Amino acid sequence: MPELPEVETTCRGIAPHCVGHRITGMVVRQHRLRWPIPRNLPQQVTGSKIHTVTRRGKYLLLTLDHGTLILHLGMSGSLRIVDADTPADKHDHVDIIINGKRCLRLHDPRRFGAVVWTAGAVTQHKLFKHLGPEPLSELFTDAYLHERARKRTCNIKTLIMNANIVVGVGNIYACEALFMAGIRPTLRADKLSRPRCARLVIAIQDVLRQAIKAGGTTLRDFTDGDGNPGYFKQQLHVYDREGQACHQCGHPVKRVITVNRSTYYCSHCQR
DNA sequence: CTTTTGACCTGACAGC
DNA sequence: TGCTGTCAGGTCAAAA
Repeated sequence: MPELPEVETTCRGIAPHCVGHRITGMVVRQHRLRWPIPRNLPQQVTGSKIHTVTRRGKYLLLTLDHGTLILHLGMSGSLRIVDADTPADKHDHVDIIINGKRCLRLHDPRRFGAVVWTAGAVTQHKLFKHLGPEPLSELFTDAYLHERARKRTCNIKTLIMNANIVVGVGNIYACEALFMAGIRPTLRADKLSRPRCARLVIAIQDVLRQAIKAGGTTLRDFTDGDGNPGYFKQQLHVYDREGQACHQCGHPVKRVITVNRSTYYCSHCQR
């Protein structure tokens, strides 16, 4: 479910309830997520203070006294702040109890999410070492994208969804950004001119910023830290709109499969 | 090295 | 009602 705007929305929602507070317990009801949660993790984190809550790509990072808790929401995950005595629902796999009275609760039906602990520097962690720049940072420029695309034969949509190139861009926002930039998703990456790279960088940044402003996109089940959906779905131009009229030209939106993912575009507006 | 494919899971929905 | 097949916001590891 969650791409960068949804993770950012979650991050902003939970941070005020976490930062500066102490973890007084952790309950793991289901250890089998993307990677098994270590049996001794609750004892590792209990008693620690939460110093910061930040986002890197689609990962959430909770820095504690002696290390960092890395959370990922996978396809169907969400995090909420609830009272500690709220009965757990189906798929409520992990609770991080805060000050004994509230808890940060991970809900994830498909279990593609993850809870990972690292005592070392996060930037050196296997999962983070090779990540590309944040798309909303000054490091993500037309020059950078053009350089990384220059020798690639994969299609441009696959390239911008590659976290080693740029983080946070998933299936929805890749489709939307390519529409906004007027670029066909199936175009070979090495065929993209420098000016078109510039358009694409701007489009990615615009769509992510607008989606963050709307609290993310709720297609099925995304909710923020307080349980509310995101409202960006109403602003989608192509994603999940197969056969419907293009908002710019009226031609029906097409759907094709690339690398096993549905890809939506307007064959008239995108070349 | 890059690119492609399979794998991991549950649930919703369409069609029979 | 209930079965089967398809699809879904991600991404890692192995194969090609």
